[in-house]
Amino acid sequence: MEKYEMLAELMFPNVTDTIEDLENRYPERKIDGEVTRYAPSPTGFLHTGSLFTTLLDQKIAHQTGGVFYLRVEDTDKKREVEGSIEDQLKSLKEFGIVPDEGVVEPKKEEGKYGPYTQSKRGDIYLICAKELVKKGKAYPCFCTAEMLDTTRKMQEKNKQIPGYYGIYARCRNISVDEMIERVKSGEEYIVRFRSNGSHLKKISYVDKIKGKIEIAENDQDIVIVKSDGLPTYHFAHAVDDHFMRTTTVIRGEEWLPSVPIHLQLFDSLGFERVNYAHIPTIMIKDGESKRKLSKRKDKEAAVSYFLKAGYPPEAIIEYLYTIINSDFEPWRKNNKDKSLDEFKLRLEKMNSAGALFDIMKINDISKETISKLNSHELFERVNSWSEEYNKEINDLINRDKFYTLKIFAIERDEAVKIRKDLVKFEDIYENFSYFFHDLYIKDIDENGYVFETNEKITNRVIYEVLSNYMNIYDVEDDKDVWFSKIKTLATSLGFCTDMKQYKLEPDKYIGSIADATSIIRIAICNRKNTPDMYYIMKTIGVEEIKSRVNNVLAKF
RNA sequence: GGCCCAUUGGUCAAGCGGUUAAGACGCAGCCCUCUCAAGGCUGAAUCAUGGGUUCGAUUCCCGUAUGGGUCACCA
Repeated sequence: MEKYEMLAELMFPNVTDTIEDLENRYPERKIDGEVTRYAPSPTGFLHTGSLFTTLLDQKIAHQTGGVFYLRVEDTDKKREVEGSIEDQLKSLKEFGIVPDEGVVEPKKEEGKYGPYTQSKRGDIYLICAKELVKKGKAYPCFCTAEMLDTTRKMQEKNKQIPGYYGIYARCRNISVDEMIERVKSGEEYIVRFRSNGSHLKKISYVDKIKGKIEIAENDQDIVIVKSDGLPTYHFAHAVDDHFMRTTTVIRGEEWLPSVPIHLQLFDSLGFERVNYAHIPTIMIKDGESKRKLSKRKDKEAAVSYFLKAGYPPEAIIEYLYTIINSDFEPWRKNNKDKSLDEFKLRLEKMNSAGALFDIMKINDISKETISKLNSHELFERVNSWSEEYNKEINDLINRDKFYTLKIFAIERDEAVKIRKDLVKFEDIYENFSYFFHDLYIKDIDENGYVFETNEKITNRVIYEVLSNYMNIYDVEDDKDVWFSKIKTLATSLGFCTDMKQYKLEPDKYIGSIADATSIIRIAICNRKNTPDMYYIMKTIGVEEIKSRVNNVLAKF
């Protein structure tokens, strides 16, 4: 033992604290609730899967009166992307996810268990590594990358399990004296964990989501401290989650195979094990098969896609809940207006198979969400969204706020049946641009009118409908009067005003009332489908209507 | 390839030894209707497969197939 201590001193001359000191520095939390964390690496944008994870983290912590914190895992300096954490934090915030502790804002840490950025915790990892060396549970490894590479190739060729273990763990078997000598001589090394496991033996643990898991012990002498002095993920996880007093680690199921390593590390360090909850991967359909949502191929993989398109964040959250927990949808059906906070999430009820990402369902939920907004709320939402994501729409709705509000109010405010045709805020341009004179003109210049003629409904009929309509239109009319006037006009021109009747004997008429109104609709909106024409006309105003109709007339 | 995880309609899914196998999205049809969206009603569509255990398996066990994950000084 004496020798291991010498070795440890030699390897970590500047480390004077012990694990005992750390235990005192980071005492157990005096709360009953769950302590969870989101531990992003600064390597890119916020992935949809990560949003899913953080949603769970926050929910589990908050519903038990616990703490949800954020820790930055920046131990891979090579892959680091500038601004990544800032970006992720910002995206999370838009979805209403703000950590209670840790890195709560860009460059701002809060809490007593910090620092919450791994690159600033170097001393802590070294204290733990030193302790392990002292106990003979870790050792310096002098193997070069090339040596590792050749043994790996040899192992693969011989169909052996690849890795650093048993007889292939060259440095684990050299004598302590030699280790001391080589460290003294300044030879470069990394630190490896001395595994006491065997892949022939199985360990079992109970996953909060997956249930009982049986898996082979780890027998690999994994690296715990890299040549740059920073810890590997495995080591940092054990150390950080222990000293930050995490109770449940919620992470993607790609981590499941490394649980044996983690358990071993916790045990060797003398730490109490944390609970694990491994969540299934969100998949996406790719042709006939399904696969993991890919950052490269799938635009939906980045949550920014939804933000940019103007999906209300709460709609995405709502959708995520439907795949998070199997009893969410029934609950929602019975609790339509309740806050998500009131829903009790149970990890055990989570499906352990990977869910397919279903954009159709998101669209449906989003549509529903937007339909609940009144015109003023819609305006505020679209305004703040477009300020950041869509300048064109922002300019458009702010040309004349009063006018925009009138447009938004159509079939929305005080409507018996609220219109549900906006899936995302981005759709506003497509749905409402014809309300604006210049955009209406632009549309016609670029695409022409969308009138459709046939043997019966000829250009002449279109002309008749429109020219007559201008004579009878009166903004003061209420809806019934307005429509009965159209009926009278249509009848006089040979249209049938009763849809049922028309369906029975279409040959007797030149068209239905629907065909007649369609002509008016196209003249005014150049769209085949629009909301209620009565309200559209009231909103657009007589002068503009006249101008548009006359424009059509002039061309026929 | 080794190991691990999974498998109920096209998708998300209830189910936890005996059910006409819920519900939602989507799809089809009908109704309503000035178009569309919505809404209402109806419908088509599911327990991967082979063995067990059991009076009885979607449900429990084993094998097979399929899909996914993982085997770094990346997380």
